[in-house]
Amino acid sequence: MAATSKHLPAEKRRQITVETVIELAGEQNPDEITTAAITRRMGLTQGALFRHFPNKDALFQAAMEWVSKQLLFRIDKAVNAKATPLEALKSMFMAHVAFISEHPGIPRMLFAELQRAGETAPKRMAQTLLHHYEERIHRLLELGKVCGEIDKNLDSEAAATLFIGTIQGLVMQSLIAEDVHHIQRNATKVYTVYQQGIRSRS
Amino acid sequence: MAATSKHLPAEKRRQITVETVIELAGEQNPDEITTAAITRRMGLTQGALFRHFPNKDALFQAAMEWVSKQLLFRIDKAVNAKATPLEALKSMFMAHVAFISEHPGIPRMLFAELQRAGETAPKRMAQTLLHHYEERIHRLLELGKVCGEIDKNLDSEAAATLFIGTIQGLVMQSLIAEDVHHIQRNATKVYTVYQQGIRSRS
DNA sequence: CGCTTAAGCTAGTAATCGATTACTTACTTT
DNA sequence: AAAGTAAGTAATCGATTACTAGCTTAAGCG
Repeated sequence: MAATSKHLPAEKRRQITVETVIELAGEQNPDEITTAAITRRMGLTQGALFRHFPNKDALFQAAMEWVSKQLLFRIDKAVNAKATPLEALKSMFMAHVAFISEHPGIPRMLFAELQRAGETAPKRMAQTLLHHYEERIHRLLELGKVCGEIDKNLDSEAAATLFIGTIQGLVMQSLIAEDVHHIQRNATKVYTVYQQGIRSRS
Repeated sequence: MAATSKHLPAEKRRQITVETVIELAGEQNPDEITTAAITRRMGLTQGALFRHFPNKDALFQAAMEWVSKQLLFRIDKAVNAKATPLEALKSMFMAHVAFISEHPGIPRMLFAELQRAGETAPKRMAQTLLHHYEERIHRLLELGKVCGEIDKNLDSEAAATLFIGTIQGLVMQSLIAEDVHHIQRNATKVYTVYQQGIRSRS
């Protein structure tokens, strides 16, 4: 919240604009974020936004791009820090939870983009992000089967769907309770149930 | 799609309007459904809508009310048809899946309402619906613990969150694949993983 | 210091949306 | 069949929105 001065260099301003969009998405429906609301939050007037983005769609695309890079970077870092697939998977889950706890607008933006009607650039970006995400889960699950941590009869695709659903379930709960911190508090408990579902029988 | 004539009695028209909203929600972002689009689908002019609903919010509230009643009715029916808690829980899941397969707009409307900013009537209705839904899951889980089908150490609240997440995961997949039938096809496989997570250890 | 120019401001436009209103059509009642 | 009512039409209004054009300011450099 450090009161950044006006007249920022273009690249810096673009970055801050993207962050502002994600910040606003945590407070309201992403579809209802207006260009006026974005610039108001930045302390600028509405027209200033179009100095840096050709249109609103390009701004949202830039936001989705930032989300993609950040999320994949952070889960990859979490995975590499762990030795076994089962540990890595949990670490990946917690990294994701930490990320969306810092930026509650992100799951909402993702879902809003996926709900879009036509074929927009940010929507495709959301689809490919989740595709890459699933690949990483799938890979870890297969690895876990090999080293005996994960049930060999497990359907990896179904388990990957449920992994994402586990996070979505937490997001739903936080929306119902209207409490952002709900996710962080209950993540471990819910993941424990998920893990029980994929583990090899003891 | 039976070409219903114009000049319907008010109650019938209200019912059809609600169904049209849910139909449109399956094709586009619920927030972007305009009063013009609704009446166009019904073969009426835009103004006609306001003969039957005081405003758009009231229409969406009526739609959420229809969803609540239908969903709770159908899952209750599914639960009562089964003998054991574990069977009942699966039956409940499959009933929910069948319901949203018939009406793909429903999970999208629910999520869209939950994402709303302020305090609207349809939003509150979505919250209470999910609250009642969770209660039913919770009850079945506790019952399952008593008769030994479900792990006694299971955190019922976490498991209820994951139950809803399981469905949300399927919905996400169908949005990524842009295929409504994806849910129906993969429901059993994903539920199998969930069930493994709550079952008592053999 | 003064020039350049990127960044921001002011003040619009056109399009869209929810809602209202005066009027018309279709059905019901007596 | 006349009278009354319910349902739909067509036009329009005010508000909001993304986007634009022209002007102003401040940062950076020689």
